[in-house]
Amino acid sequence: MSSDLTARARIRDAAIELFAERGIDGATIRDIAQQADVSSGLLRHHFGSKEGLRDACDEWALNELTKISGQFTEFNTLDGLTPRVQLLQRYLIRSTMDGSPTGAAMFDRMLIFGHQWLATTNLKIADPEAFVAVLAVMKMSLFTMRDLLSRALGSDVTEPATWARMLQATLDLFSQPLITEEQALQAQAALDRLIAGEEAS
Amino acid sequence: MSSDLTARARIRDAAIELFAERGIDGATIRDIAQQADVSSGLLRHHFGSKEGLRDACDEWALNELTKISGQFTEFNTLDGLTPRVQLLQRYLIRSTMDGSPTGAAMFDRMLIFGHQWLATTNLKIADPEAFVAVLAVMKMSLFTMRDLLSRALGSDVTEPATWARMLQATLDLFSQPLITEEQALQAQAALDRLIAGEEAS
DNA sequence: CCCTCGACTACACACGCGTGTAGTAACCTA
DNA sequence: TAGGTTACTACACGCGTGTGTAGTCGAGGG
Repeated sequence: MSSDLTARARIRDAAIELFAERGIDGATIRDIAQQADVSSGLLRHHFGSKEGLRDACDEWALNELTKISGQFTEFNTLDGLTPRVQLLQRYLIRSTMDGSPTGAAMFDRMLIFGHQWLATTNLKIADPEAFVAVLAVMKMSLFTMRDLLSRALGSDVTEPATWARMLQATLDLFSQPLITEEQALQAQAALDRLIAGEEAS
Repeated sequence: MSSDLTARARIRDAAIELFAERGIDGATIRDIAQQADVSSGLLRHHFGSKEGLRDACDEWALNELTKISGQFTEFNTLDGLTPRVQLLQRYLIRSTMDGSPTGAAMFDRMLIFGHQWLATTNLKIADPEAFVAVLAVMKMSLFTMRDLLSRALGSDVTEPATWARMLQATLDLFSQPLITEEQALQAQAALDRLIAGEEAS
């Protein structure tokens, strides 16, 4: 993000930062231009419109991310430790939630990788679609709710050390059952009852 | 949400629906007033400002939710099945992510309940704060990423049947380890290496 | 009957937004 | 050196926003 870059690149970097921070609608053209140290007209000159800028950011972030680590979409990955990679992921997920088609495509890719991963295990899942989707969404939540997590942990999760704490937590979460077998059976029975009641009505 | 309510109540209901749907900034005073079938001035008359309306919605949603089910903040709960409860939860979480203090308080309560739950188990967690925070955030993600989930499942998660599929998935997720012991040890070693490398630098 | 007060509306204001336009400086090519 | 394309800026426009203000309607109490 240093200033010896092209103006176009500076605008792109500033946009990714502010879009990730405040959301697509929350970040204004003028703020982005100011952060990039250019006029707002130049932004328009290079990217045509705010939508054009967002598209360019989507494409660039996705390319950059796959370039850095092809494992981005896999589960239990330990990358994303560097602030830069974290920012790119955070931007892309934010853009996804604000209705970007590129983001939706990324999510679909995460689902595909999820299914591939599931196939390598010998887990018996009755509803793989739901299982993989829930897992993908939960992984994304570590980025979308960054502020809440930072507040709860008392330190910004952008800090590699804090991020490592979260990775440790997810590892704990995925490496052991959280509820006992009896609890699971009990919950399953309750759920079955609910589903049956729903179908009956 | 029928129209035989007080105008004030109709405004509140409309606000919760539109705030949850489009976010706090995304929903305009005029849209809310129109949905409630009143003038935008009446909204101001009753709630003072948009911020006042949001505060009123926060408080009302939290009260209503704790009234309906005191288990709201617990883990692995099977409630939230009715569209009404789901809407209230979705609104509150949305408001939380848009910086509401009431929402932050709710999140803190979720953390407390999380720690209480953790104490009843005999799980050995090195970093309970991080573990509980990650768990809370992941649970919330089922609401924040509703659109993505609906798209992946091919049906709106507000449908009780679809919601039940997600509950089933979370039950599957929490009742068994997702990775083998060897994989866990391997990941742990990699994580330890990363942490050590971080401290060294 | 009148007076008051709360529910409710219509309308105007200031502001910030994305966008459009005109113009300037720099640089490359012939 | 002349001409044209590109990088870049300053500034104005229209629109939607939250907010402010004046006024209407109707019920309740002296």
